[in-house]
Amino acid sequence: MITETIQQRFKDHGLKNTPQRTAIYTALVETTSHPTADDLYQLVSQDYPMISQNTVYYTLGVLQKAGLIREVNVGHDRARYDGNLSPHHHLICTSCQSIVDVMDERLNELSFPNGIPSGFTITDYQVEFRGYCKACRSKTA
Amino acid sequence: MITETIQQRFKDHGLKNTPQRTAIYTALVETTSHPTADDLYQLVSQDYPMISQNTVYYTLGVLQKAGLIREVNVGHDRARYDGNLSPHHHLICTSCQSIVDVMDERLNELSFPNGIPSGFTITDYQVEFRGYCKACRSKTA
DNA sequence: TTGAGTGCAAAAGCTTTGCATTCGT
DNA sequence: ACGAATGCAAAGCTTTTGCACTCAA
Repeated sequence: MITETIQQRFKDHGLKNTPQRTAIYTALVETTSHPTADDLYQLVSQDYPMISQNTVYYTLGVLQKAGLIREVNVGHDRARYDGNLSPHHHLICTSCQSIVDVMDERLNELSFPNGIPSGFTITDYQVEFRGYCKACRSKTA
Repeated sequence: MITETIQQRFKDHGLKNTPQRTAIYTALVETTSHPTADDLYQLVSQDYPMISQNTVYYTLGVLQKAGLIREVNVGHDRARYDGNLSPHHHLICTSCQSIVDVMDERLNELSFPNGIPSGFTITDYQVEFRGYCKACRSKTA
């Protein structure tokens, strides 16, 4: 990702352009591992040793409100973040909690369901597949 | 739900039959509101004022491991529980976090996706619809 | 009788809040 | 210069853990 693009995106959403913010967002866009806030804190700390956890949490909140990133829920324990905004779904290993992107186009064309309460407006949806990854399956076997 | 059925289910899974456990499970099966652990604690406390939060958490863990209940994730904040085991999906209000069951049969017949990592075994999936319920929509409007 | 289940309390873990300082615009 | 963003610390909230007692089987 080109830095100028990021700076433009921040500008478009009225967000100030700080090194920490750029680092956090860049890390999130460049990975597919769906890191936690602490994962990002550890990662960005390598380049910005003075960064605080607060900044990471605050920044993630701001980016989420701006619609630049999304939160993925795999359990109630801690939040996982996703910088990939293109429509996609997730495959989650029940054992190690790893999240893999599922890009199957057919899943983006589901029709809205029957029998929903009147007045409820659906904005989007996501399919969450559950199972066991190769590594975890061989451990158990 | 008939109490005898519950006692049989507990027995089948090697779970002891206590009043607290029965109360928690019954409450969960009889509601469609997908309550939190604390919601259940408050509810069951009405009949069993001495019940501890620990018992609620412990019991929910046991029931989940036994496969009698499921956890629903709507955010990273706290866990929501579902006593309805028949295959269904969820509709979540982004504003008030309420969860509504979606029983559309067509959603139970999705084919497994393309492009998943080799060795990954899918066990099940769920579709999570997001939107705004009637009440929250009129508040914003 | 025996150990799973319960209750009380303390601890742990993730996230939020308060506040003074810094820095982008 | 103004206010958003940052950093440090403390507080908050949900969940887990430790431990002794109780009760279902």
